Amino acid sequence: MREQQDPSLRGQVFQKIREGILKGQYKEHEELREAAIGEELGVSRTPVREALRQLELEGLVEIIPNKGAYVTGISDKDVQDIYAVRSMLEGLCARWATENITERQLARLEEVIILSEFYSQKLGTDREEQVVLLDGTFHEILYEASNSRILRHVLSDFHKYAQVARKNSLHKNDRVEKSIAEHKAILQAIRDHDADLAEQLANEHIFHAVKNMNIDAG
Amino acid sequence: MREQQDPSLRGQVFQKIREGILKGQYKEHEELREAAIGEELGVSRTPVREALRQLELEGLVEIIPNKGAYVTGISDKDVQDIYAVRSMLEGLCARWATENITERQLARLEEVIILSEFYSQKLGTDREEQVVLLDGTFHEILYEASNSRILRHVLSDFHKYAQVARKNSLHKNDRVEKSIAEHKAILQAIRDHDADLAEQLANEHIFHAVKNMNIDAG
DNA sequence: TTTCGTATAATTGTATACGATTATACACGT
DNA sequence: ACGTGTATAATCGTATACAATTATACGAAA
Repeated sequence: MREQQDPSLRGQVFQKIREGILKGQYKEHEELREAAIGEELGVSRTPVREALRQLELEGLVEIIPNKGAYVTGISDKDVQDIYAVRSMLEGLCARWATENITERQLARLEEVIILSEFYSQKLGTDREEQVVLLDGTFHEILYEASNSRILRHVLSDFHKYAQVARKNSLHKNDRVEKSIAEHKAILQAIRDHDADLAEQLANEHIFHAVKNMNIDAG
Repeated sequence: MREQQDPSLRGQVFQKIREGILKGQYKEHEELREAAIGEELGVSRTPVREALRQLELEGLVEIIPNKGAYVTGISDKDVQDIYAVRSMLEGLCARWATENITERQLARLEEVIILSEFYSQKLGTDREEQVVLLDGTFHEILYEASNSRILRHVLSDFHKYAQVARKNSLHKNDRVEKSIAEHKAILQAIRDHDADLAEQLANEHIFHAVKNMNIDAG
């Protein structure tokens, strides 16, 4: 999340390698040599090392001491698991958000929904990209509203993981419209201070997302 | 988890700083200067830098680019939140473990329980330490048995966090005995292939732990 | 006195150099 | 031919050197 705007070389290298893994450029079990990557990106080994170690903590890379760094790869089962866990946590997040959300955050959520509807009706190449971005924003606001540093931390982590899955099976059919409708329902439940409903809806929201993926995959 | 046996300087420094934060040696918002720490531990800045960046990913340190590394600290609310999230995930873990556990893992769980009972009846300074260690082992086996790399990853992360809380309010009253009894109940539910019950028990197990903490704190 | 700007110092970011560890190749003996 | 041991090369781990950035001190002007 923060790395997006990290101007340091380490941050840039981190992004590059990450992208490379997610896009399949670096394949599973492939060895990532510090010197080679550094040379390719025109930087020294130092920022590469630091980037690799951060990627390890994110689970995208496995580092064997004194041996090397290897691409971990994410299986279909991993993706399923990610969504199962996220489903629970997003539910909990919605519950806490219901109890702690501010007027300002409510307004921002509404804004995001309105913008989502606008972009979803537009055509063009940036349509999907915009909607995905707004989807991310919607959830980020909820994370913030939960008022829990911890929950926000772990959900942001998963959000990163989830990007992998998104790249693959993204917004087919009328999933976009349905997703927005679900966002609206969640927002309404939060407005009504109905924590139970908000939790359930957020739960199902993620569940539907993964279900949609299954259809694509199968 | 792995860092425990990482013989590299980076791993050692990581441990040292981590311990320093958890024990309150480094206080909240305190600046962690690379050179100072390196000098204190008799190493250069390089491993210190890498350790600090790993600690950032764990949430114990905040790094502001070109400024410095600062101790994040964990509030009482954070601890509460950690246990709330862990409670859910341990429940999910127990459910999946019920579906995937092997005979070997079942046997190991039983071993751990027997050993726990043995040490809990002993007196001495290492009593608590041993029991805590075995508690960790019990849960680690469950994480493994869940057969989910993802769940294991996130739960291990939280386990690290949870250590903070343990240092403070640990095993008062008869919590040790009750905890072991709960472990036994979870194991039995898994043996019976009763995923619902296993999930519920694991859930409550964490809930009881945090409840016990509250009593201590209040 | 306050405020601003500049010079200086301190600290982080990156590059490079060197030592330690591991992988590879090849010769040797069986 | 096969396995083993040693020498060589490749790679990682750490230390050090230098550049970039940020903090601090101090003085001049309002």
